[in-house]
Amino acid sequence: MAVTLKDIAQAVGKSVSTVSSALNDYEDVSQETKELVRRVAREMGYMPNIAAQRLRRKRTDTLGWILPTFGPRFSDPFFSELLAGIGNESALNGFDLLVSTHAPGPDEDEAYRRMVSGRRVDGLLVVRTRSNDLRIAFLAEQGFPFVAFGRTQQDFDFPYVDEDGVSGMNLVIQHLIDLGHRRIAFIAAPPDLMFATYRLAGFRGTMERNGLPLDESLIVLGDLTQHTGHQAAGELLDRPDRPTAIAACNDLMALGAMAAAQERGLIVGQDVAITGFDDIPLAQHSHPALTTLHQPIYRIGRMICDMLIKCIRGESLPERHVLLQPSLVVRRSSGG
Amino acid sequence: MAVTLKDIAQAVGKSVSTVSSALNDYEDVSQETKELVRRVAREMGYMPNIAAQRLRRKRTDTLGWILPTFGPRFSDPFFSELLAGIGNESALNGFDLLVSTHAPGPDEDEAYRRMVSGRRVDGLLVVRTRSNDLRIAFLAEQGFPFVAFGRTQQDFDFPYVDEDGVSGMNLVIQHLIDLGHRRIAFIAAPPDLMFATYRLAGFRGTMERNGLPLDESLIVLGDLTQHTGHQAAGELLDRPDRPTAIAACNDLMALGAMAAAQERGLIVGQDVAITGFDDIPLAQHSHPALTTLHQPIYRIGRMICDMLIKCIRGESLPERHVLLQPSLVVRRSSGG
DNA sequence: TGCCCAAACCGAAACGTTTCAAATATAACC
DNA sequence: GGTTATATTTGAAACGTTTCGGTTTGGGCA
Repeated sequence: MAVTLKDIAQAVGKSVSTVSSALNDYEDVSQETKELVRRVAREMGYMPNIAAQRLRRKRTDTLGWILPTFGPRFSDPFFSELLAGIGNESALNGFDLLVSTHAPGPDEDEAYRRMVSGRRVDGLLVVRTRSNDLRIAFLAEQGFPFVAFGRTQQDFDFPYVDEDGVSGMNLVIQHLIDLGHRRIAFIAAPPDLMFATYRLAGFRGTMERNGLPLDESLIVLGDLTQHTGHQAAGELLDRPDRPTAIAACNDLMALGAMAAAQERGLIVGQDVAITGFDDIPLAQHSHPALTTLHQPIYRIGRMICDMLIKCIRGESLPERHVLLQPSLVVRRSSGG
Repeated sequence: MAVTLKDIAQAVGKSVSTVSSALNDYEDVSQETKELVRRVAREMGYMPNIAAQRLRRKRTDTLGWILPTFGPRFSDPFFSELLAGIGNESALNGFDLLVSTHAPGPDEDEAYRRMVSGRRVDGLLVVRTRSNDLRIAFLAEQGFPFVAFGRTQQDFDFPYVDEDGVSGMNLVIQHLIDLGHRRIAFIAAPPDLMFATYRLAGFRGTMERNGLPLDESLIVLGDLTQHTGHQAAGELLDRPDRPTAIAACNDLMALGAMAAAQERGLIVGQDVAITGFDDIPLAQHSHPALTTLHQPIYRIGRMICDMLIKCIRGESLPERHVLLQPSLVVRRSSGG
């Protein structure tokens, strides 16, 4: 049987409440009692029963994260790095992390409801926001603490961290234009995803600002996986009037696009320029290495986690809305 | 305030215990009462307080998984796919998943102790087992339910799923030999990792069985990331007597190795053959596509999760030890 | 009418904490 | 020695369930 406060109380000959107070370092317990209690607790291998603590304290010291998984072969290095950041930061603050997986869709809010109403967690992390995001609407209406990675178009004020996709895409498209490219294709992502919208807007804006014609047929849609990047780039490159550069909405699709180009005997960075967005570790070690926009993924994980914990604790946030500027990392794939 | 059993009891004019029994579908509650209670509960938006349930029931309906993270830029597509499998299977069974991150090392058992002694979870998942694995020793000694992905050299009997690394590596090395390769290099992984040991043993065994000399200097050590795969392959390929084929212990290192070869102007699959192990989605879409050994990662996630839940429920396992046979996927990188 | 039985329901204890008002011990002062 | 103030300690309630022994209700039967 596990050792409880009662057992310790018996062992030291004090009451349960004194033992509890001693372990929680309350003021009104004498120093020697505290030391005695703590020593005995350690010796007996005491570990508080967290279910009881949670029931009494009315908080769980647990954060929730529902991963949007697309299909069974969900394999995105972006998320594992984010998870590392979130996991480490929450552990540092003594919070547990409850992870759940759910495909985006109509019954998604059920997973959120379960977390919120069952009081499983004190706050939630929301990632990959959508323009009209039901999850955010739900949480905001409930007044439940949450922090998002990404913005939305809805009229809710909530704390978030986001990267500036518009100016990020500006940087890389301008880079391509400066290298002399005129026919630049874009592998877009589902437009309900907020970051996809921003990145596409960045692409359009930069083309326009440079007075370049925008051939809509050069904008093709992918789903963020290498697979569709591969397909999309294949279609683009098989056209008689093929583009000289392809900017992908994320690194994974860019890597797929590179493979498609290479299968066609094209030398990436020479015959065709290809760029990504995110700077996942793979980008650095592909061949040729991928020109992309760097985001501090691990640090973002820690940031949103830290912000959420501050919210839960009722502390004020120094910055409620953080917009990070991605930095351009020029590597060989753009021929720069 | 959240609605409790008491509120429902008041609303339907019955006692708390009757309401509880009704919601748990006990025998001695009349059908009409059950229906009434359930309807009212739904209408009032009742959600059980899980902290109270856990305290009373003495179980958490939660599984724990401590991810071994190596450094902040932890980014392994293998794990995100495993997570998808584990997450989906546990959700299907009504279990929560508590994820924690911890670098492998001496204070790792503290994370396990926290989960176990704090009664945070009913069972644990252990992945990436080591030959002398303190985590497994700890859990086995505590008699705490757990299922491992991977075996160990210790003398404990515990349920596990593993892939047969020896015969997997046999397949791919034999494949290379059949293609005429004689000087085959191997990018190994830290030998304390069980799967690394098996895969290396598979390499050695196949070379020996084919009567090929084993040049120990052709076995170099990596840490499973593309980065070290890249480095290791670089060293190998810069030797005057460079190998004609490189087998990597995992896909990520193989991808790094491919980049190293390509940087040196070598055509992978022609000038040098390169193979991996795991068949992560990236393997299919690299250029050239990577010859590797397929493992059903998602399914493995579901399997270990399902086994763990059975253990917790006290059900017997149809198979306590599962050894999966990886299948060879020949693609272009081996020139096959 | 009286008795028995099953079905349906209920009260109270228990799970292991935390918290707060109240009680006790200790010290300080006149 | 009595009074007051302060430092410790304590008992009991509370958190929201589940569970179990016990009570009520009403019907069937002699």
